[in-house]
Amino acid sequence: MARKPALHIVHAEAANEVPAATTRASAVYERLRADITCGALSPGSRLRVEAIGARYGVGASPLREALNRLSAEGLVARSDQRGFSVAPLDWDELPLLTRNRVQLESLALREAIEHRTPAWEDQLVLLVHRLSRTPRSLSADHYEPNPAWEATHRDFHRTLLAGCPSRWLRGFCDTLADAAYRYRQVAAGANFSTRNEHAEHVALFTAAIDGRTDEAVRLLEEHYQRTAAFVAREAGRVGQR
Amino acid sequence: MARKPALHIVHAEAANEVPAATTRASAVYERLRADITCGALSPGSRLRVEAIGARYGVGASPLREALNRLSAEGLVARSDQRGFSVAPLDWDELPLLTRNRVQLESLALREAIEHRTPAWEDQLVLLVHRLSRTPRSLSADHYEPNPAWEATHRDFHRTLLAGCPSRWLRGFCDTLADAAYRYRQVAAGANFSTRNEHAEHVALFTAAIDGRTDEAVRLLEEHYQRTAAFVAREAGRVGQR
DNA sequence: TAGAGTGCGATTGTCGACATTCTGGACTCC
DNA sequence: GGAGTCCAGAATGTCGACAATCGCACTCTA
Repeated sequence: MARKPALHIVHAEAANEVPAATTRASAVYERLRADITCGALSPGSRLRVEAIGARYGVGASPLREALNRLSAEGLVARSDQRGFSVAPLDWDELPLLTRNRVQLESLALREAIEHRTPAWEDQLVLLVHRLSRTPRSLSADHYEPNPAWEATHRDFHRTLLAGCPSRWLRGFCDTLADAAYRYRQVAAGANFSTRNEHAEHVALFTAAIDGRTDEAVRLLEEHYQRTAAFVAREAGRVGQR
Repeated sequence: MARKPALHIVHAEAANEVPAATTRASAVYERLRADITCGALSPGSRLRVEAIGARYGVGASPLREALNRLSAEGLVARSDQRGFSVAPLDWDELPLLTRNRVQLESLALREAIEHRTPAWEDQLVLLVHRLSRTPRSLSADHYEPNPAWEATHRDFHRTLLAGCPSRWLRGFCDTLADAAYRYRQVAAGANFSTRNEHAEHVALFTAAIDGRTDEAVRLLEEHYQRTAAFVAREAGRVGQR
């Protein structure tokens, strides 16, 4: 649950500093998590310990630990005596997921705005700036995900909620964000989003640091609903993969 | 996260049928979870794999798997290279926890009531009946937790939310319920609660199956706030342990 | 030909041993 | 006297091998 503890960690990640996992289990946990969320490991595919262990160059014990942690997080499915597999994506669940995300992040955002501090505003300013300077796609012709943008984008949304005093709520929002991100990654790739995402981020950011709580919550909801609609449309186009 | 999948599982647990873990890791996971939530393992105490392994009669590997799952759930704290320990209880967090519980369970309860079915009502009728027939304490003189009552009570609250279509929300509510339960267990034991808990349960149950959503949510909030107040008072009395 | 029973191969789950890392205490130095 | 350093003991993390279990294909029977 409470995966990443505090605010300075977010900052460290924003600077693309690898968490430097001290143990192999943690290292392979990070890599597996990344590969699952970014879609490199397709949903539903089985995770045979031997094969995956060879792929990442670790033994069975650390790999098993990582898989167990991920299974408790909901990113991998575990079945006693039947091993692990990447948690499947159920496209019928996307509207519900979006709805839950809006509900929980609204709660968190309200509290974050209520507890806002200058340091928090500074962080957001920084991230919005970076977001404006980082290209959405690595290629100009077709859409090719830019890891730097993805990381900054994630940091932006997490930092928005960082002021929420409840570590539970923050953790739940993280979990939902990871789940939603997987849908987005699978659905993306077909073509660019035509809407102006950055404008939405700026508007949300401005409302948040100005303390216009209700407006910020409304913008957050619209932001997520638009993304969900786009993802659902793309998913339908490619046959729900 | 989504720990227990579906409704019939709840029923199975209600009948006190042990989940019959097929693997040692799962078995020790269940036992550890029970011992942590009921307070047999005191918060903050270290969990040395060797000692705990000897206590439960399992090797290091299954135990480590169980500990990893529990750490992802927040019941166990894990520190790379420094082992595991029972997640500590921070009494300052209790009000926040209660608040989050009310917030999330209100969302879930609204949806559960909206999607109510005859089968759901039957389940609740059954559980309320059982709750009325099961003594709160095993002893009449002093308070001695009755495992049967605890299990039924838990089932009652879980079943209340079982109709909520979001497995995420249900999972989050479970997590918070486990966390709250730990506070309750540590604080209890001093003396009986003087309030009429069963009346609260009946009122909540009645409002729920009658579809009086707002009233049910209000009763749920009062129920939790009263419990939290009682627990906090008891905790203060015993010096915050 | 459909269905149930059976055996083999593959995979998971578990154990014991070893390398690595941390903790606590005594020691030394300023 | 206090702070920093180092060392021994203990605990953790990892590896390789073994046993238990499952899925699948094959066979046999009605």
